[in-house]
Amino acid sequence: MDSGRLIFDSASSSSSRGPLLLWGGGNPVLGAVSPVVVGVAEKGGASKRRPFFTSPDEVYEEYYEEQLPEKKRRLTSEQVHLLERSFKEENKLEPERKSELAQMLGLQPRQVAVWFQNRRARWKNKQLERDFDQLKSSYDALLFDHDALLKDNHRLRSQLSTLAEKLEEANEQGASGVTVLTVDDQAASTADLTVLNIQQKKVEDMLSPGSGGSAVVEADGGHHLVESSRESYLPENYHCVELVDVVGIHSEDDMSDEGCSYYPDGMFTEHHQQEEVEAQLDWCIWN
DNA sequence: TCGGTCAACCGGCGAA
DNA sequence: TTCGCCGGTTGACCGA
Repeated sequence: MDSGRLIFDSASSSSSRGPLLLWGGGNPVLGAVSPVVVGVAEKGGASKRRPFFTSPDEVYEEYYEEQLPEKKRRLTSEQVHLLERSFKEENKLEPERKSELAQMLGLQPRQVAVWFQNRRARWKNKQLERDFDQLKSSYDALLFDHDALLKDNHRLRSQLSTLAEKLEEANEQGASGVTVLTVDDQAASTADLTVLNIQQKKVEDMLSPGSGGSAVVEADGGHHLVESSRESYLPENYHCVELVDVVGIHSEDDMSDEGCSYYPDGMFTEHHQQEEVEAQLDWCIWN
């Protein structure tokens, strides 16, 4: 476990942990270990440049000459390159591979293990950065969509207000046989707006000369119902209700589709009874 | 001089 | 108990 632990505290260092020499094999001085000093790698520029690794003899020569133990040095580019290649193959380090790499690189197995640990930590940080960037991109995209939806919502609400005013005006004009109801809160949704548009269209059709019998009517509880001879006016999942019996607008039952009642979700009643229609009014159309 | 990078260490934890 | 890994930290090095 302790293989590779540094054994010398720097004479000049204030660090409590500041061991500055790496040990390798036997040490003639200390008996058990010998320091392998790592020298300046490819960078440097310091006046005391030396090869990355120095033999113990040279180390002690210099050490005793200068009374200053070496400080930790960076690995050479060749060592890093080989370590990187090995890391790419497998980011975990088996004991055999550790020894092998250490021998190949002239490093202590402990150094190789430490390098892999640090490399994994760096990789993890990079991965976190990548994940963060990805999440941020997703967030930005969602934010953009959200803003667009908000604007759309605002636009539709404005449209809704305009339509409500028009409906109110149409109400006041008192179209014969038809009552146009006011807008309630339920009409705030986009789907409601769609129906409202349909209603507007129908009102316009109805008020125009030669309109063909479609009507917007007021049902109890402020619900809005569309009486239509053409289901195609309605959006998907919305169906036409014949309201003749309910509001007293009669149409000829010619046994065509116009005489049928259509309800959401596939509910279908042909030639309905008035009670039946009234019972369905609450959830029809605006549900 | 300062901030970033990197080798190395420490303490904790889990597996064998 | 040993061993290896991980997160956090330290200190040397280096470029701006």
